[in-house]
Amino acid sequence: MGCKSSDKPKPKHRKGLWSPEEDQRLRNYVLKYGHGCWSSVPINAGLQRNGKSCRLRWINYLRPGLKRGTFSTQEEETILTLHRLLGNKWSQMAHHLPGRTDNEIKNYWHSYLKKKVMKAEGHGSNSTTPCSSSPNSHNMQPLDSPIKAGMQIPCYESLEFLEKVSTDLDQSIPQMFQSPNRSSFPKIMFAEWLSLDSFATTSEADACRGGLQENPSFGHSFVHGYPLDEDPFYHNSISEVSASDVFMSQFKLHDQSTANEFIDFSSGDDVCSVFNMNSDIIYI
DNA sequence: AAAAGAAGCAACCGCCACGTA
DNA sequence: CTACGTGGCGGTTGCTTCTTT
Repeated sequence: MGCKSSDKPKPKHRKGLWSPEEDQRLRNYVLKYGHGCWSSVPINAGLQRNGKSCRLRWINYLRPGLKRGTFSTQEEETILTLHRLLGNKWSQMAHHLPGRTDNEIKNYWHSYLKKKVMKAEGHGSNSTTPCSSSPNSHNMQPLDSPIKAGMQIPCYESLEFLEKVSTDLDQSIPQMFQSPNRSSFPKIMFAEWLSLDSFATTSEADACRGGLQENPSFGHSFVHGYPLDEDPFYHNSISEVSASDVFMSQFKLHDQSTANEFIDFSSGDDVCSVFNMNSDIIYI
């Protein structure tokens, strides 16, 4: 791309975990101006990171519409099936799991699903397998496979399935916030200070402990990884809109593969104007 | 209560594809 | 055509947290 970031000399880039301040800077910047050329984002946002790091942080953590927490059984089955069809194409899988990132899916696979599959394989069966091919990622994509050749999955059964799971998941997204099951809540990790801060100072902490059914705003803020109170984005306009509307619209917008199906901006044109960003954030 | 091991997760690294000069 | 910059992706690492002993 003809994107001249900056002239040399190259600055020393920070590494490691992102601080709350860095997150804030990146989030504010991208929400305001969009990312455009990632290599220029850290410069303009006043971050000592490289563009790649910013991009990754945004995509995996700060991007609106992210759905964090335990994978549902439906999502799990989707991943298993997609893995059978696609192999280790995590980003493609992520397109069919709204609110999930490729990194998240990949981690989930390596830490849990892979073992589960291997165990099932060891017993010589896998009841959830619609196709009978091996789940082994290394041998499931022969050189002459359609995927390698840059084609869409030709199997109609597969396509139907993908459409189905995509639709199903889209409908099921808010369910994680309705589940009384504690295990379905996102686990608070060391890096989730933003949300924690907000819980600690508001009644939302109670919602966290007791369930989210009666506190949609909490679910909303949690999904975004930051509290409503702190974010100018919400102060400016989203707070004017029904939380659930925005919640839904963001998930609808998130999935590139199904973006065409969701042109209904029920939450109003605010969403377009407020989200002054491009490519993978808003698909219009 | 403390230590060791396992699991979960965020982020880095290296490679590749693509666009531009 | 070549070199370079950038975005994107998958593999891997290493830190943090949880669980077990």
